[in-house]
Amino acid sequence: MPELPEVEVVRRGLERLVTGRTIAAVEVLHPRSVRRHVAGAADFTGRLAGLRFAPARRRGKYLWLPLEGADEALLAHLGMSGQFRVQPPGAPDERHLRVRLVFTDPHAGELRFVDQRTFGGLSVHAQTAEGLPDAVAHIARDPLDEGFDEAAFHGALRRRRTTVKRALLDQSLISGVGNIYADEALWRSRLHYDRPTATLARSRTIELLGHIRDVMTAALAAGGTSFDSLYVNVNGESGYFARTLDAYGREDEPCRRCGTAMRRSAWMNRSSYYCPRCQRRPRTPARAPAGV
DNA sequence: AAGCTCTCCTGATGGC
DNA sequence: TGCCATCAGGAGAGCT
Repeated sequence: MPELPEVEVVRRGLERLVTGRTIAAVEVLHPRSVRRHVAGAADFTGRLAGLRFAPARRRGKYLWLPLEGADEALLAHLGMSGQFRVQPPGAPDERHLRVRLVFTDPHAGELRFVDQRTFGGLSVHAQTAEGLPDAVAHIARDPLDEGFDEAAFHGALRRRRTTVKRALLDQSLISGVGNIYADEALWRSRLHYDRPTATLARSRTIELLGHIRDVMTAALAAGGTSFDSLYVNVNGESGYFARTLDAYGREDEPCRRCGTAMRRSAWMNRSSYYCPRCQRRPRTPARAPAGV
């Protein structure tokens, strides 16, 4: 379940291990992993061969490796279970190995994309004038990006007719937040997930953003977080969660603030964890009589 | 036309 | 023991 901090850990690993490496050959072992490359697997491998990686970049949960001299980039999304591994040539294939990139330097090893559930994937895209792969143009800046515009974000929340957790997961409004850190930040902010965004005072939005940044920064400091063996950082080490969660996964356990049993609600085909006392469900305003 | 629901996928887990 | 249902969830297609 990689969110911004986990993806950033992977980005740093890629930056360290594959920057300046030249791609000799690419092997696609599962077509679904390159489905976002609409021209197909053969075009994907052909575009990469012979090119050199510039330092990895990231926006939200997307990361990419610009290709030197090509105005294109190798874009990656880890989805639910995607991993990058740098392995020595000849290391046994992982069970869920999907794409292999072999470098010209035999000492550089291979870059492998491993992904059990195949929600993630790789693709090659032209870079826009802003230096983003075109497929990422609709993704908002993330809250750790110094160009993130708090006033614009608050304005968007006020205009939207939606609820706060939906907005946090909408990558076109704010990127990098997933289900886990959304629940954590909402708990810290004492906000119920169904709170209409149009009712948020500016100070509440600013406070919420502060908690999002705190949660993400702490996770990043812990080296990325994970709950199961699916997430492994670029070296193949398990990025196990080093700090405790306050909300996510704590159904029936006492709220760390008030002791009330935490609850889990089915929400958007997933779960929301919250404290029913600290995070009161907003009153649903009576609808105006119809037909007036 | 913005907002919401559905669907993709695999492995672990639990109930009967 | 074996079989089936359920759950995990990012993101985009598609519907209203």
